[in-house]
Amino acid sequence: MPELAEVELARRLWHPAVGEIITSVDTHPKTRIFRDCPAKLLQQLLPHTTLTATRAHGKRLLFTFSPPITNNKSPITEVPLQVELHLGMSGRLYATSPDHRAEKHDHFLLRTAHRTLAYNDYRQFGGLKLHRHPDPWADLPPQVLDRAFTLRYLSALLDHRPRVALKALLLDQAAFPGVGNWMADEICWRLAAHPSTPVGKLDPAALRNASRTVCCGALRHVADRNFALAGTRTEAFAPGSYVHLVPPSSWLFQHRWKPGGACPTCKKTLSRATIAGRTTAWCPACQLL
DNA sequence: CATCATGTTATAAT
DNA sequence: CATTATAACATGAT
Repeated sequence: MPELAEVELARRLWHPAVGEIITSVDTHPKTRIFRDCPAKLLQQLLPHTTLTATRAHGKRLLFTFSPPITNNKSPITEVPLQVELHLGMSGRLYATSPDHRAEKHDHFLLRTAHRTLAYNDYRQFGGLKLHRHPDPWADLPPQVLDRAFTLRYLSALLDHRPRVALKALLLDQAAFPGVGNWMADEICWRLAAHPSTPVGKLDPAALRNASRTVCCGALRHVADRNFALAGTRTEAFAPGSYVHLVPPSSWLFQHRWKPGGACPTCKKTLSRATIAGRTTAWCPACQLL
């Protein structure tokens, strides 16, 4: 599931609970998602806190829970609790009714008076982390759509490791946070560059344009449209009835996994191979080395 | 039964 | 040191 647009969608699905008090927490403690953050600890710390903020950065999610106001003395002592979430390969968040019963692979449920926030992940590659530091994300690199992702910044990245394959750099979360396997292929295709191209041979401006176009488009086609859908049909995101809008057929996305899939522009059959450790699809005619 | 999957990480090999 | 390859993780789809 989760590349930047799916992650942003997940954030938006939980975000309406901002301002609400957590009344109870359900966990399935044996699952792997609690490997870095014991379920017991969450059970102990989260009830009676208020969800006060939601953030997304690349494939990471951060939810802030503020302790109850203790009207009297001890003014500042209590630090907000920050729970970082990573959806791994198959994780997803959704929101349902307050009395929601855990479905298969629902591992973590947060209940408020108005809704249940659910974390579902059948492969359990995702996970949670607890932060106590006030700004645990202070050192994260700029995201592709941030102002700080300047041409100068990207050029420096390319100059720093000129022999790295384009696909490998795109998958590097320290360079292109939130870009995953399909977005990386999409960016290579839009750039008309073979995924194995050493990045030193690329035009930084063209790479910046292609990656920004794909990130923007992914947010529009996946996050915006699905969120609009969720506004009218919350249940569309429950495990049993998952509706999921994806990029249009003018994108490589729609063709890359189909056997005999063709390049949307030139109609040549796509090539496939493992590059930088992941199955990669590209057009042998449009994307030359 | 075998293979593959929108991800990360530890370890080994180059 | 930097980069790449491989396996592992747990489950489902084909």
